[in-house]
Amino acid sequence: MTVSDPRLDDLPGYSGGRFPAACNSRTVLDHVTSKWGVLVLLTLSAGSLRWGELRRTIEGISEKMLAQTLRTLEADGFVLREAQAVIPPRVDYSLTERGRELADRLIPLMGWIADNADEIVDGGMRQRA
Amino acid sequence: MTVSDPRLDDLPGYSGGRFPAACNSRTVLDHVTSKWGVLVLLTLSAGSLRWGELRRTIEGISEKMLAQTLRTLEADGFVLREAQAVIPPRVDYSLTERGRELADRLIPLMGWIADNADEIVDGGMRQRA
DNA sequence: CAGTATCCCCGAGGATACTG
DNA sequence: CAGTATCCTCGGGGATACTG
Repeated sequence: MTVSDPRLDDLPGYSGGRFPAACNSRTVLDHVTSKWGVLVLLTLSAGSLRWGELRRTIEGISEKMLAQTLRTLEADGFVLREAQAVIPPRVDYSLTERGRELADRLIPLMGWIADNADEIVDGGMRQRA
Repeated sequence: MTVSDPRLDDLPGYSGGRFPAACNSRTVLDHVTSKWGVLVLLTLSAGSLRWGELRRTIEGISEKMLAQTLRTLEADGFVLREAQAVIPPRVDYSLTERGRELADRLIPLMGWIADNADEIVDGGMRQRA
């Protein structure tokens, strides 16, 4: 038995009376909201950046996770990787058109979070104290 | 040394030439983009729901993770928990005003993902084949 | 019905070393 | 510079049993 509240039916990703466990929406959502996905996409929304720039800009990310996140986002068609055959190597990362569309939805979200984060976290602190 | 690209300075959450590892924005972002955070918030955006309804609607979530996610979101002030002293117990969960503001940014994101997920995932399949 | 309490595992993710 | 390769840890998260 599933919830039959008609209001739910309007939700994106909602289908067949629930949020299905195995579906493409959930897969993409997991990629985007992976530990570093949002930050990488957000950073690239400012324009093309090199590997080392990304690494330094996103504080705390390891080389392994940067590589892994970039590969996933590239496979999903969000990120474009452009390697130049020079020495020392130079690789530039940027958003594809699809990536930009996604980032357009991420920026308002992150903007709101950045605006409200202090009150949210401090409020929790005050409650616990 | 940090990236000095002036375009980055406009990004929400960006500060002091980077996305700082320890900051309130990152904490809240992690809560929201936790494995089940987005789905719980999205589900509640349709209106007040009971524990069991949430559990059935969000397919695949365990009792432990539902409880944990709800507690975190409640502590952040996104979710309101209303318990009625009846037998059998009845507890309703809904979004606070703050939670609704957040959900307003989540819905366009999830909407875009739901609209494009098939192409994104199938495109990756085709590439790999 | 709405949760807690407990146990346990696996894999996300970090640290380090190495390479073209 | 831009990665890979390898090893290892830790805690996210699931399964199950139990309770007011």
